[in-house]
Amino acid sequence: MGSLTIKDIAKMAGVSPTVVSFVINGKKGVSPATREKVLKIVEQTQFKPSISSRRLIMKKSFNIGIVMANDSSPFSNLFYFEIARGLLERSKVYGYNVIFTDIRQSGKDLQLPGIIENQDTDGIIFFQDAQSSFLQEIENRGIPCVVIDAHPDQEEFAMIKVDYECAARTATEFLISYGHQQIAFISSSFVPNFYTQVFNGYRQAMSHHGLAIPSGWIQMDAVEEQSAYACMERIFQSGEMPTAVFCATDLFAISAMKCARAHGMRIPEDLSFIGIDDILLSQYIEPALTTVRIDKADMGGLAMDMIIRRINGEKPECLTVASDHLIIRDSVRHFKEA
Amino acid sequence: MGSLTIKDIAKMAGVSPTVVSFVINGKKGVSPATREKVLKIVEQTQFKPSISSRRLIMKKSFNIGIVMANDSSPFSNLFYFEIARGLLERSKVYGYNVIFTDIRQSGKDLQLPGIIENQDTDGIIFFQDAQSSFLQEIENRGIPCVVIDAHPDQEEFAMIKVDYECAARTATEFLISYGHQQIAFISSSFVPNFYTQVFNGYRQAMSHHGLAIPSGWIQMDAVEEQSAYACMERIFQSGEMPTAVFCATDLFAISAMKCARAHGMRIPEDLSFIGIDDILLSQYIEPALTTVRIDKADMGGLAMDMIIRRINGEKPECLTVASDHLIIRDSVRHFKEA
DNA sequence: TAAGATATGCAAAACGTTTTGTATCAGGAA
DNA sequence: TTCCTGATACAAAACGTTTTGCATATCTTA
Repeated sequence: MGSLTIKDIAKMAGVSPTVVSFVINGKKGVSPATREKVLKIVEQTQFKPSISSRRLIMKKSFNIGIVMANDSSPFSNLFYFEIARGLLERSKVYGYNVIFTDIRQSGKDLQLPGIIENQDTDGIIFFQDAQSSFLQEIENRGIPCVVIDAHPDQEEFAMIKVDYECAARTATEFLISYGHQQIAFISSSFVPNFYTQVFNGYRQAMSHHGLAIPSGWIQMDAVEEQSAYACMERIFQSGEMPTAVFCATDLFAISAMKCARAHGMRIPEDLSFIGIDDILLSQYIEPALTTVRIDKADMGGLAMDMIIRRINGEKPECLTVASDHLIIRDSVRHFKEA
Repeated sequence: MGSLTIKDIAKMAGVSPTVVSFVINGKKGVSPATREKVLKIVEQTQFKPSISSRRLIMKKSFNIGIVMANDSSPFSNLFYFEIARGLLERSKVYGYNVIFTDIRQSGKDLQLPGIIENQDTDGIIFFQDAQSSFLQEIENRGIPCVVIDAHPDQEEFAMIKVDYECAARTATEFLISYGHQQIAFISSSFVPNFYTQVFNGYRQAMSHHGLAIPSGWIQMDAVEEQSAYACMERIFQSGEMPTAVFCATDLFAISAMKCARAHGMRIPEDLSFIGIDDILLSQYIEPALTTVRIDKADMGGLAMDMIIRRINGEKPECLTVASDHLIIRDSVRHFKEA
């Protein structure tokens, strides 16, 4: 209640508030003797300057806002919350608070989150693609943005990207290295650049090894789990059976596996599966899913670093994280061994 | 940048800042005519009062801190993740920010989170048990606390509790109703009150139906997944095989199922499993897990309501959420049917 | 009409910092 | 000495609200 103020400390130390402020913030212009004296009293009293006052006078909130779409499925959120963990960890280094919020769709256009309208954030990290106009509006207010896991239709903004083409190539190459030649493909075409990248990676690996892809094996209209199930169904109906299925996300793979099992297939003996992401879930299912890991916690830390740089006035930059880290579990049969 | 202030609005409306403040905050003492006039200008200019100023003058942060042990972060633990969602949702109603932080163990004693030392939070919600002395220290600073999913060794504080005894009874009764008589038990004894409750519920149901429990079927040293696996292993070695296993958490159940499968058991044909929690994962595994649902999002909302009440000066209260909601999936065999 | 009550409005203080501008003093160069 | 420079310290302004205390105008009641 009767909390100490900088004036109290000043009085105790027999100096002015200015000096105390300087000492606390490590600025120069105060003699070693007084510095020592003040420091001792600060130590004794456990004094911490009021952050509210600092916010007001410095016109900074010391908050970073995280905005995410509120319509995404629980598991895509889970993907993002792994990013959040890395982000939170790193935020402590900078002494910033992290505030989660989401975009509310009001009528036809988007509503700015409260923390932006209240000027309660120094920067925004987006967990998803955001409309360029929306980003621009926030940037126009002087609040820098960083977009995480974005797809490059908005080059002018600061972004943390994943090289999904590389991830897809890695996954496909792995299947081939295990002796697979008939490899089907399940993806979403919902996010244009994502699907282009993934498909390119897959196609490159296949053609590099001279492997054919019957058209029935290319299933691109998975949006959520149910549709990935349906994609797998269509592969069964295509007449030709693959020995492996490459799925653009782990969640797609998990659904497709369910379908395969419903058809009496054993995994991986009869049919192999590989995904991308390495979500928490993937190690728990049976068989545990082989996948290409996206280091989400790392992405979070990187995003934090980047938003701080932008707050400090640096230009937007674009970063791509590596995505070639195979996590080999039990869902892919090895033809060349045993 | 050159953001509008309440003085600007006052000037435009031809009134004093006081009036504008009154209008914005819906206080009485201003005539309908002026109110209308001011409101119009606020509307036109999209004016939002600076939250930093309000924080300073009102001595409130409009933040709620969430502290978790750093091993129970919602981002690593699915259970807490779901609570966090409910909490976030509800926080918007009250216009509070939610700030996640954790306890750092520095040396032998605990370090207060930064938001507390900086006086940057109006209340704290604890995920998981906290040391009473620690809670008391925070309360002493005038910051109210609410503990979520706590176990009643700290009755004097505000808490949201789960009736695990009821949940355990519900689960066990369900197994019995499906014709099971040999029911083993896997739990943790790590959190004393949790395990007491769960075990009591189990034992009550068993003895109520006159069912015996061989001592080899009571496995209480699961702490994490691996040890739940080991618990199951020990049940196999006990000589007598149960027809069903009741696990104190879904995660234990999932690990135990893995072990059972490694022993060539089919689930649920050869051995049935039931858990408590209904974490997201449980519906995705094969077979989908039958469990007793704890409504975690609801608990989050309740905790938010409670901390707001406490901030408004109300006395600590203790709330127990219902825990008898069976989610029947595919992991329990029905002996009495077909 | 007088006198009190009520409604409406404003000026100024307050919140606890950081920053700006100025004053004082010591030391060095001329 | 005198002048300049650099170091040290302080008083006061500033940040943008809410709150307090007071003034004026209007309404009621007798």
